[in-house]
Amino acid sequence: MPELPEVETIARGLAKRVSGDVIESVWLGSKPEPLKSPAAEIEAVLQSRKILDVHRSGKHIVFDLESVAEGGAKSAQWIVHLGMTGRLLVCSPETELARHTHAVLRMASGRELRFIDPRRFGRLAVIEKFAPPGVEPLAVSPADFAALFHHRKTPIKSALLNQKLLSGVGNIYADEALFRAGVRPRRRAASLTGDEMRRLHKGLKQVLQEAIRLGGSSISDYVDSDGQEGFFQLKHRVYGREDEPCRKCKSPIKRVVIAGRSSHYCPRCQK
DNA sequence: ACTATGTCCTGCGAGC
DNA sequence: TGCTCGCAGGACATAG
Repeated sequence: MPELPEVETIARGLAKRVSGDVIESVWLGSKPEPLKSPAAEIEAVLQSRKILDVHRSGKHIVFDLESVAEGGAKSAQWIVHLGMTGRLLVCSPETELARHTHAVLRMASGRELRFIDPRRFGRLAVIEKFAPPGVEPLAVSPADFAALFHHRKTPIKSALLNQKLLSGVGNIYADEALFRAGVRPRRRAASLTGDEMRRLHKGLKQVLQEAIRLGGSSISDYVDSDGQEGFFQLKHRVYGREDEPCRKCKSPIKRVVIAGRSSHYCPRCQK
């Protein structure tokens, strides 16, 4: 479901609401599917930990934990990947348990932090120190950005989605960044000129930052940890706009499938 | 090493 | 109304 701007929005909301709170008890659903670490390990690590901070790394939500027990100052991190449909909800214990709730953390403040994920593509893990596989699109320099794609024969769209290269770019923002750069999604990554690479880097950063400002894109059911919808879907220039007129030139937006993913572009504005 | 494809899941809306 | 189909914001394993 969520890409970088949505995960950023969720992490910021969670940081405000649960930082400083202590995890008193942990319940994990019977289906072990959404786990990347063994259930027993997740329970052991989360139990009696204070949440120092919550932040985003790529599409991962990272909870910085500190042991509450005396002498046990060992730090750890709880990593949540929301997959397509994952949600983290802060609520009171009285709130009815939603279908597909896979984890419930009871907090010292009396509230609960719940992980809900119908499609079960999300993952939970505990680790000492999380390191994302790719570079942060908002932090990478133009030169390093271009170097990521230099020898790739795969379509630039697929390369943008490759989390080992860039962490956090998903289907919406890949399409939107390519539109801003004036580059068609099927172009071989290595075929982009220096100028196109610079435009793509700039366009990607801009679209991600604007989306974060608007709280992400709400399509179907995305909401942040407060239940608030994002508004960036109103600003989409190509994503989800098949056959609608290009906002720049009025040509109908095209939709094609690249590596199994819907890809939207303007045949006139993008070369 | 890189690339293309299929698969994991459930839910929803379109179309019949 | 009710059914089937296609599609969905992600990431992996596998095969070539």
